[in-house]
Amino acid sequence: MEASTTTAARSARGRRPARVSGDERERAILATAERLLGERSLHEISVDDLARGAGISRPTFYFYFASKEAVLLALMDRLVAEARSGIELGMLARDPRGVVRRGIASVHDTFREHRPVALASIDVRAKSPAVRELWSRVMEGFVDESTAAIESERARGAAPQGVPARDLAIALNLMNERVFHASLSGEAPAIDEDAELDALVAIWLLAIYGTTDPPSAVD
Amino acid sequence: MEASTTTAARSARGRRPARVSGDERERAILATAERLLGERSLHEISVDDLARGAGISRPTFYFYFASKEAVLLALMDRLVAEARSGIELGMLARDPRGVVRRGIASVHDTFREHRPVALASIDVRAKSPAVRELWSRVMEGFVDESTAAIESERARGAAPQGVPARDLAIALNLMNERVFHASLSGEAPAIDEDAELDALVAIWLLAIYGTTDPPSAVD
DNA sequence: GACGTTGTCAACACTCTGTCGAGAATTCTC
DNA sequence: GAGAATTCTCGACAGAGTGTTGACAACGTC
Repeated sequence: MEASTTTAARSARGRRPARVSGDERERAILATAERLLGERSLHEISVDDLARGAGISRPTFYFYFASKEAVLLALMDRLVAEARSGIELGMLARDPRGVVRRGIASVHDTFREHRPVALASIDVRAKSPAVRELWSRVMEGFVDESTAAIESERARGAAPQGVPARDLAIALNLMNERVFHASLSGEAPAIDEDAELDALVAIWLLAIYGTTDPPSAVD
Repeated sequence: MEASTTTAARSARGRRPARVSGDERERAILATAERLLGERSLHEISVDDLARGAGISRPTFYFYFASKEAVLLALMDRLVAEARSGIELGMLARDPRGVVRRGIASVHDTFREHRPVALASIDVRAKSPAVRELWSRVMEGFVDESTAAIESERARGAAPQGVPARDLAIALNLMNERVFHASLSGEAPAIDEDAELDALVAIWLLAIYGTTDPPSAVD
């Protein structure tokens, strides 16, 4: 796979480099990691597997990445960028139900699309401080946005006071993460993929508004 | 396959304790593991650490446990037994708010009391199928009870229809697990220990009843 | 006082990680 | 286009862990 031969757009001299370029090697490692993560956990993948998959020796692997966790981190960067993109909680008042649904669906879809990476990111958190920190930052971002949205809905009178907005936001976001992880990993008590979205949206709306049919702003 | 799989190399009771009995050694290993888990993760604890802590050599450790995961499994047995004991969802109709609160508080307290074990149990899930399965069974138990309670409240007319009871139960229980884990591990977005209970109880009540002040049965 | 059971450990075989240093390939500089 | 600088590559090493083997000691039992 990633048979290397073509299209580096590298040499204008028409001479094919006898050696594959560094960028290509790096990409090959990333691709190998993603492929292998679809089959087994990072814990069951050795640096040697990654190196061989990319057509290099183990020591050479270390020229590109400090560890296999570093590879996952690089893979996570992409995932994170994509997951963020679907959130637009600023518009919450306009169509609460729709905005909540689309926001949750966006993360849901992104995770589904990159299942191996999403799963590994969560699983490796326990072992790798760097992964833990990156994930932490991402969750923090989601929580901040959710908190602001809840507060604004309360200010507008559409949502009742109650649990501190930030606590509510944390619990709901952590719930999503855990529910996604459960269904993605196929573990024991998990919600069916098709029902997942409905359940999460309903809980968010009930927890924030006290009803699954909150009033939209009549501008 | 549900009998004590935890102590791999153990055999029949009835043996009279000798000088330094096997049971004592086993307890010493367990105690060492619990102590060490208060300082670092299972991943950072070697079998040698466990053996030395219990005053035996590494090979001897394997006489008592098949691996360090097996030690955690034994520790989990206690935790699980205790966590289960505080739940009495059968009485939900009598005092919804109080029962939910006491149920969540019970698990919360148990986890706090055995923080190292609770934390390790969740963290090691990713690596150890046996731990994953045990945890799975426990969650399944919580979910079954919650589902039955929700359905009974709906039948009684105290809780509205909506999301399938089981899906609701799964999401809420997974939320609790994740929120507890976050605050226990001191990770980034987490609810303050003192506010945790209020937040979770409120979300449970809102998700099930649509209000934080559900009606109790007026027998 | 032999006998099986329980308990013990030195030594071994193995897997995996991460590093070092010597050198090959490619690009830069004049 | 020769040499220097940079980028890349890997054989060989040093360690940390894991789990197993086989010999052997202590003890209760008959």
